[in-house]
Amino acid sequence: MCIAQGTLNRVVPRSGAGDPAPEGAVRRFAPHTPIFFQGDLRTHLLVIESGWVKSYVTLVDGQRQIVAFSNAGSVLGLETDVHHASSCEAMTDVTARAIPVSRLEEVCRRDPSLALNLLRQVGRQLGAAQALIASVGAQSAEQKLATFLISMADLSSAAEDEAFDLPMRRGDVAEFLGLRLETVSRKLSDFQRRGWLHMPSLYACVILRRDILEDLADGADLSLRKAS
Amino acid sequence: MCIAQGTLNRVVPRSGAGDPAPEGAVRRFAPHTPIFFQGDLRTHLLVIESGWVKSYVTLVDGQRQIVAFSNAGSVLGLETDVHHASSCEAMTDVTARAIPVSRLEEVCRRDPSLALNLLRQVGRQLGAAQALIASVGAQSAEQKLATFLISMADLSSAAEDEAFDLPMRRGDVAEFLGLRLETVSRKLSDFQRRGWLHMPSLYACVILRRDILEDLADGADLSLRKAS
DNA sequence: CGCGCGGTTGATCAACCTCAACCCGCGTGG
DNA sequence: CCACGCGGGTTGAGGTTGATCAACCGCGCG
Repeated sequence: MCIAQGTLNRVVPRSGAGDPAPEGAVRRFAPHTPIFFQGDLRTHLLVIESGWVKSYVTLVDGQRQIVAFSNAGSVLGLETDVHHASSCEAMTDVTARAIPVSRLEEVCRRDPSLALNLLRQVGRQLGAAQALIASVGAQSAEQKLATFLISMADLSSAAEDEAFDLPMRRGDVAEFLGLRLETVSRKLSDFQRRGWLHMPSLYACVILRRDILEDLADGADLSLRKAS
Repeated sequence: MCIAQGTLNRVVPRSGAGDPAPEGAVRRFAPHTPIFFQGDLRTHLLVIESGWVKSYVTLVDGQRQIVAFSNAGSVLGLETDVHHASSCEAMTDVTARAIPVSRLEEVCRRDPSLALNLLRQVGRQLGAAQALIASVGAQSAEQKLATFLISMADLSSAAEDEAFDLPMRRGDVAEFLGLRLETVSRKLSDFQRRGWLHMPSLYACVILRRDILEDLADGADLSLRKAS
């Protein structure tokens, strides 16, 4: 695999040192509620404990680009100084721990392993961001979708050939991959028509031919490949 | 500006605490020499002290995507665990300090301000990566180029209406922005023809109409705007 | 002199976008 | 109960942007 670690933020396995963020108050967010907006003062870091969050940037001409889908373990708010550079919104029920930035330095000095955990986690997020750059910048629509679906499948705990969750709308996928939602819809239909995929509902997905999707993500030209 | 902090990694101002990486041996690299390759074991972190570095990912089908241009202050090697997820190459003469990953934990525990500096720096790099995602995913070719030129100009120490350095080839710009080099060449010619830009040499650039380039980067439709 | 590298320019083409119609499920209110 | 609107999704026709392929330029160098 070229895009070595996938385009999505992932859980960092619990280290022996324990919870990466024992500090801070727990906050809860309902689906589709904003967590903060681009331009807001950055008062807290948020360490996600459960649920899915999307982070996005909106250009002044109204175009939006999702820069990350994040789940448990990811840290929100490290990518900037005083104002948030992106907006964040809960996609599912979300719980997160808040660390006031005013106390970040103190807390890290007192507990160096927290600092190390944050560092490892944000490093991971940087890796995911770079993988997304590669996907968005260098892949075709079909390749992007294949890469994305494989990432989502790997991330989920569902077994091979079991349905996994796609907790985002078509438009979100499009804004994540730098496509239009019509293109996403079309290509998903194509994949199903060709028998590589089955979507029992709008937000659930089974990969039937992972081999083919992987070849596609890696750049094989499957234009001649027949259905099923 | 929407892409708040630009698409490029920037120098972090020296904090009172002093050099972000007083540890480690200095290493030097000549222009166009590789620093490490995608897949290599990650033995060291590198903190750039001077010069420009490009980090890129190559897909198995040979496509390449530059994921970052980095200069002094940036940290290389935090975005992954055991193997490097991208390749790095010196674009100019480069000096950098190497921190063995085996000693990272120990060093950070002994010197929490180093950990905090690394954290702030990698956060910045994450911000730059997200800005690049937004540019590559949501902007047209002209917008990408305008955004890029403004970022480079801001980054350089050159005064307004003075020439600044473009230390990369056309093809590098293209691989950074997710375009083909022909497109970059064409659009740069367009910009000059229209009088927004002057390039005294292949690797130097003067912005003549920053206002227009900014409007363009922000999504204004200048298709009707006449030359000069 | 000839060659290779980096860049520019032109002609053609296709991937993806745009705009629009339409479907379906659902909640609301007459 | 049904009509209606709305949000989200799918599908189709046609247009545009940027990719592709190819020729050509200028320069440095063996």
